[in-house]
Amino acid sequence: MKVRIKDIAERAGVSTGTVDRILHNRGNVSETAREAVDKILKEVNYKPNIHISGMSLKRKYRIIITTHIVFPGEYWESIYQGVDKALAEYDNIKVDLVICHYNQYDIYSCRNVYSQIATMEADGVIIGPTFKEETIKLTTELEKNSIPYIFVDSMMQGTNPLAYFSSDHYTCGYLMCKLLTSITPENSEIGILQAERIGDGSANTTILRKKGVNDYLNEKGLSNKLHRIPFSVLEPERTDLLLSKFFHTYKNIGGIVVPNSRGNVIADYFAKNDIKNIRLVCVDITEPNARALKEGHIDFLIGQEPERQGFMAIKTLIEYLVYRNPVKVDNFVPLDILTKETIDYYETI
Amino acid sequence: MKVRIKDIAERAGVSTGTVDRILHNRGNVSETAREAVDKILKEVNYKPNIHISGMSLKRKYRIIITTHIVFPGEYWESIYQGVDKALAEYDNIKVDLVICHYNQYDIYSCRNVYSQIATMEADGVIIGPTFKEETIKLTTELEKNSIPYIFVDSMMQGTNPLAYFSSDHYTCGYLMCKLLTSITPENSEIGILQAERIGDGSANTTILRKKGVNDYLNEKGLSNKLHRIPFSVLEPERTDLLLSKFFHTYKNIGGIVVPNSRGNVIADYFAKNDIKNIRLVCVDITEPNARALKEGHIDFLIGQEPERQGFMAIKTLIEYLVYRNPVKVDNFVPLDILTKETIDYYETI
DNA sequence: CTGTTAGCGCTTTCAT
DNA sequence: ATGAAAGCGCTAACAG
Repeated sequence: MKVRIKDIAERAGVSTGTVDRILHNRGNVSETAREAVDKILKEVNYKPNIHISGMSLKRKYRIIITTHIVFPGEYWESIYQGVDKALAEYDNIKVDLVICHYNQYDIYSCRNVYSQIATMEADGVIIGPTFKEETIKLTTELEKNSIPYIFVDSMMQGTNPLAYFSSDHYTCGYLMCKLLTSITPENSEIGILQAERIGDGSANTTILRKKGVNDYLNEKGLSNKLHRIPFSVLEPERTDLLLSKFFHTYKNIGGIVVPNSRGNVIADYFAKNDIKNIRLVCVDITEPNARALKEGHIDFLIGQEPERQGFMAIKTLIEYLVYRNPVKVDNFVPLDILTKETIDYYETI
Repeated sequence: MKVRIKDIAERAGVSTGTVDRILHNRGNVSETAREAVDKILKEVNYKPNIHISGMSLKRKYRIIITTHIVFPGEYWESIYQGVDKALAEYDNIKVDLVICHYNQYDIYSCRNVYSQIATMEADGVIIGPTFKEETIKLTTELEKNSIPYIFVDSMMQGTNPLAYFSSDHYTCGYLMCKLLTSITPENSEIGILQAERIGDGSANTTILRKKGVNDYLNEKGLSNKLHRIPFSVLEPERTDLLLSKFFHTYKNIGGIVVPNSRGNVIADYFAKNDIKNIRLVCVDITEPNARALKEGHIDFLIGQEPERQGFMAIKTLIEYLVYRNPVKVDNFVPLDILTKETIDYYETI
C-alpha cells in the first residue's frame, strides 16, 4: 500500500542510501542507478513523510521574515501567529527564524533593513512588501544568491517569487464599494480614508483597492462622488482635526470606505460624535476594527486571512527546502465578509 | 529545549518503557514510579509528536462515519474532502474508516443504518445528524459501549459528544434575513423555500435557520410578510409547477431566503423565466449554488466550511484516540458570506 | 559510486 | 513491575 524508500530500493536493485541520494539530488550516483530508480519512481507514487524526514534530518534551515513592525492586535500579528503555528506543526524540522522589521510608513527604514538582509546568509526569505523599488532591489539580490523568497500580504510585480499568499486587493476594493453602495442611499457621496507615507506614494495594496473602488462605480455607471479623507499615521493627534474638517466640508456623505487597516479611526470618530447615519466598510480584523464592528460602527469588515498567509508561507517554504518539490506560485486567500453577527466565529478554532 | 520521553525517564529515574506505560495508562506500573514520573510531567511541558508515535503504533483504529448520502458537487462531498485530507495528514496512524450513508429525507433509512452502527465494533463515530430521536437513540448506545462520537454539520441537543464542529444555524438564518432585507425594498414580501421529508418534520438545521429569519424580522420591527414555498426533493418534476403557482399567487415578492442547500432550485427558475428583480440569499457552496452565484441569480451565498468540519472531526478524534487528551466540545466554524466576486477564492488553496 | 549501519523519538515485545 | 532492545521510515556518516 504505502511505498517506502526500502521498497523502491529493492525494486530498483540498489540500496536505500542510493535512493535517498537520488531523491535529494545529493550526487555521487551512477547513471545506471539513477535510471533504474527513476523508472520505479515513475511507476509508484512515493510520498515521503516530512515529519519522519525531519527526525533524522540534521541540517538547520535559516528563514528570514521581513515585514512591517508588529503591534499587538494589529494586522501583522496574525501573520506571525500563522508563522508560529506552522513552525510548531513542523517542529521536527530545525529552522532558525530571523525576524527583520521595518516601518511601512517610512521608506528609509525599509531600505536599511532590506540592504542588511541582502548580505545575510539564508535558505529562504518571506517578505511582506510595501515599497516597489526597494522590494525589487532586494529580490534581485536574493535571486543572485539563489535564495528562494515568498511574499505574504501582497505580490510585487516585477519579481519571481517561489510563491505568494495574498488576497486579491483589487477585488477587495471592488467588493467594498459594492457592499457600501448596496446599503447606502443612491448617489450618496462617499469618503475614502488614505494614509500618508514618508518618502513615497501609497502602498501597493492601497492603490489596488482604490482602483477597485473606482472601477466598481464606473462599471455600474454609478455617479456617487468620491472624496479623499487625508490622515497621517505618524501624527495621530491631528486626526480629530482632519476628520471634523472633512465632515464639515462635506455634509452629504452617506458612506465611507477604508482601503487600509485603519478603519477604527473613522469608527472612533463616529462613536465620539454619535454619528449613526453614515455607513462604513473597512478591511482587516484588527482588534480595534473587530470591536468597532461588534459595536455597530462598522457595517462590513473584509478579512484577508492573514494567519493562513503566514502559515502557508512557512509550510510552503519548509516543504520546498526539504524536498525541492515544485510549488504553485499564485495563491489567493479568500476575502471574508464579516458582520457583527459572524465575527465571533472567526476568532475561535 | 524539546522534551523527549527519554529526558523524562532519566529525570524520574525510570526507563522509557515505564514512562510510556504511564503516558498511555497501560497499567503495570508501581505507585512509586507513577508518582515520580507525574512529578516530572508537571514540571516540564511534554508534547508527543503524533506522527512519530504513529510510526511505531501498531494498533488500528476503526472510525465509523455516518451522514446523508454523498452526491458529487453537493454539500456532504466537501465534508468527506476534509475527512480525506485529515486521513492523509495523519497517514502514520492506521485507521480503518467505515462509511455508512442514510437518506436525510427518509427517516426509515436513518433508523436502519443507525441500528446497524449500534451493533458494530468501533473506536469512534462521526455523525452528521438529521433526526433527533434516532440520533439520541444511537448516541445512547454508543455511550453504553464507551465509544466516543463527534458531530459534524450540527450538534444534537440531548447528547454528550466528545466534540462537535458545526456552524451556528440560528445565526445563519438571522444573517441571511439581515442581508436579504438590506438589499430589498422596504416591506418587500419574502419567500422561504422548505423541503418536505418522509416521516418527520424538518431537520434540525432548517428549523434553527428559520427561527433566525423570524427573529431578525421581529427584533428589527420589520413587517415584511413571509411566505413558505413548498417543494419536494423526492419529486423534483413537480418543482416547476409548485414554483410557478407560488409566484402567481404572490406578486410582490422582493426576495427569497433558502435555509437549506437547495437554493439552486429557485435560481434555476429565475434563469428559465428571466426573473431579475427578486433578490436571493442561500446557503452552502454546492456546485449548482456556486454557479448560480457566479451567474448573478444568487446575491449572497452563506458557506459553512464543511471541509474544515470533516477535517477537524477526524483530526480531533484521532488525537483523542491516540493520547486521550481533553477535547474542546463546542466548536463553531465561521459563517462565510460569499458574493459573485469572492467565490473563486473559496475554491482554491 | 555504493551498501551498511547508527540514530532520530516513540511504542512494543521480551526477558527478567 | 521493569529495563533493554528491536523496529517504524528516513537521513547521514562511514567504510569500502
